[in-house]
Amino acid sequence: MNRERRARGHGDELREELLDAAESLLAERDDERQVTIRAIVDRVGVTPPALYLHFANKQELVKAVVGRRFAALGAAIEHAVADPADRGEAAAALRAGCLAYLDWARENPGGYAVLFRVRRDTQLVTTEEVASVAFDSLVGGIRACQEAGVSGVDDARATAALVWASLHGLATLTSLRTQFPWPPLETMVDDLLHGVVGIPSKRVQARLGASEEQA
Amino acid sequence: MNRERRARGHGDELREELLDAAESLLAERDDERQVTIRAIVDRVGVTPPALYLHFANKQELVKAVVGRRFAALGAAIEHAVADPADRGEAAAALRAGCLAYLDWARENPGGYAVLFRVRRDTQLVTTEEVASVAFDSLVGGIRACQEAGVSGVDDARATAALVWASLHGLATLTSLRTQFPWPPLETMVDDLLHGVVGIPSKRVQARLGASEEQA
DNA sequence: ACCTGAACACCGTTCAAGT
DNA sequence: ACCTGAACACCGTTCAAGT
Repeated sequence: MNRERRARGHGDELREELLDAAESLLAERDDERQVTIRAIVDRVGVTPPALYLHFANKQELVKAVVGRRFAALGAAIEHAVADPADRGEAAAALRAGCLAYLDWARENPGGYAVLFRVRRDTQLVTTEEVASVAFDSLVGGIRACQEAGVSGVDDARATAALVWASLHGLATLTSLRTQFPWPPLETMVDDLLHGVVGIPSKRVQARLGASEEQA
Repeated sequence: MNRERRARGHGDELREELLDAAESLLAERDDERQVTIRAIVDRVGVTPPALYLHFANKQELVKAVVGRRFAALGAAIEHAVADPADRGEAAAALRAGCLAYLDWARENPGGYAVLFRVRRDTQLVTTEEVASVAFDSLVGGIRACQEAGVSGVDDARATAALVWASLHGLATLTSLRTQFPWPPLETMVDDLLHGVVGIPSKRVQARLGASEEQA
């Protein structure tokens, strides 16, 4: 079968093209099984064996995509956190970072899922490392709250672990069970950070104010 | 090829045998892709088409297994909750239920993962229903804490949603990233229920006691 | 050096045929 | 009524061969 668009460049830009194709395919049909090697190479206009010149197997290809997405996640968090942190508002920065995490997960359901669907045993140091970037920024956000005196937590890393797990659960469950009557994400993040990290919650303060007025 | 063990009974016990085989295969190799139709029927001693007499396709088979596991999860929670609830200790019952959820997830990593790996669009009412059984018992546990006066939360359902998401995140992340230095599950559940639901935490109380002694 | 054509062993699923 | 044998269209992957 003759391909309409033959491979043009003899550089290793093919590698990037394959990653682009895999990433966009993953975004469209967010089932990992639908993202087949033949679909990827078809989109680029090349035959299956050409892919194996750049990736050892499908898993390596997926891992490269995961690496890209983690980098994008890190950038999104950094961007969201920057402004409030510059103004010295540690709690607002932490909150913004958490919401950025959830927003990003919601906008890339297939991409987010694949980040953690990687098999246990074949998990790579690479993935661990990029994951820890997002985690470290969470630890940093909590430490900043401690230093600003708005968090009464003692172990920032242990608290960050719990917050991360909760965020991860929110990210996966809300995108997976869309029928469920979820409260707004902002509310849940607010309640979580208030309860677990101990930062002041505008929502709780507003409720207390209202009940005092009633009394 | 002659099968060693030919199909014996002409009942629909074959259906149960297939479910058993699929469930045990899922427990051994906890990758859903490894649980192939041919592996399942091989274990039972039957040919692939025989499976389609009892299940429309592989997804229906997986869904039936999911239903079984959810039932087992519900039973585990009920059992863990029963004793403390009988003694009127609402907070202890809630805590026991959450820990039972996490224990069960840890003991059945493949089984737990498959519960939520079901595709968004093909998700069935059945799965939603059995899932809501576990969720309703969480709502009930929180309501009991409200009535016992050990929780200052106003909306039990909204709180339960956040707790459920957090538990789900803990269940998946701790089993997926085993290298990560997780705090003990008991500690995290304690912190979560203390912070989000507002029930008293033995750990926090102990820490406060210790710091008072130091002062 | 980079890519293709053709094949391999697998997969889920179907269908005619056997008892 | 229940199961098998053989085939279908797919999949990931490999290998010899082309330029």
